[in-house]
Amino acid sequence: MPELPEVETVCLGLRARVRGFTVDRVTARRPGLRFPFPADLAERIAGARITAVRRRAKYGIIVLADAPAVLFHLGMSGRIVLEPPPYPPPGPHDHLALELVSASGAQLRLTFRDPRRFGLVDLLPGGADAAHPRLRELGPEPLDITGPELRAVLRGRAAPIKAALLDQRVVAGVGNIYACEALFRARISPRRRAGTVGPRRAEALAAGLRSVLADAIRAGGSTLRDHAQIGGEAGWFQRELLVYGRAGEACIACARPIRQFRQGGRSTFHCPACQR
DNA sequence: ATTGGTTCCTGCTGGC
DNA sequence: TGCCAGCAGGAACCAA
Repeated sequence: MPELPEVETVCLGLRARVRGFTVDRVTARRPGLRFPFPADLAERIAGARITAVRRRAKYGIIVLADAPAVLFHLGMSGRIVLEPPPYPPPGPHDHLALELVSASGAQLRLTFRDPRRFGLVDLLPGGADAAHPRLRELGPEPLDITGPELRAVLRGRAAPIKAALLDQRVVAGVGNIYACEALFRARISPRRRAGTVGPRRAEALAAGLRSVLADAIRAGGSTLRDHAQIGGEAGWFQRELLVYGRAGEACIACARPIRQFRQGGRSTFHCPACQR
């Protein structure tokens, strides 16, 4: 499940390998994913040179010179596969491919693969985040959020803090796994009303978010089912998860069992003794 | 306005 | 051992 660290890992891998390459050919094998691909996708980016790859929340952005940027979201099961020739035939879930060529003639094929098709590929005209409705509404990046910033976006909210962290308009890029982990690191109950997080807890939660996300990026993300780095390598942060997926196991702090319950249709993992 | 519930989709898992 | 129901979840959408 790609969250911020997984998308960051993918973007770092892409940046290192495709910057300077030119889009040679665009092949869509279906009309779209969650949303239709732009009708004129191929015409608008063909021939354009990749100048940068960046991330906003869980979105990746491939920046092109003199063309709209390519915006992508990996949804639940999406991954990006980058491979040199000879290109194997596309698999059943390889929905879109960009064939790239460098100035020296090197070739790479960039494939959007997404079995569950919760992902998205769109264009970002002008390259400015505000130009896209899905980016415009996003909250602050949690990777470098401060306690006061976090407290400000949580203020007045009656929803449980866990639900608030998953709301991309509150904080952008946190998903179910890292929400659980950050709350555990901060020793805050997932049931606590967001608005009751005061300065001390906000400081702890901001630190929990920053540290868990940075640690996960360092480990190449978490590979539970679907995530892979560019080139197919797994991420390893799932080994360092302290509560997510560990129902019944001993809490590392107090040795009492980690509990699981459903919150807004999502599984929440926590230690009822440590988290208040 | 905010919040909670439902839906999309396929692959994996667990219980029989 | 094999089958299949149920679960996994990001976020748009809808209803309250």
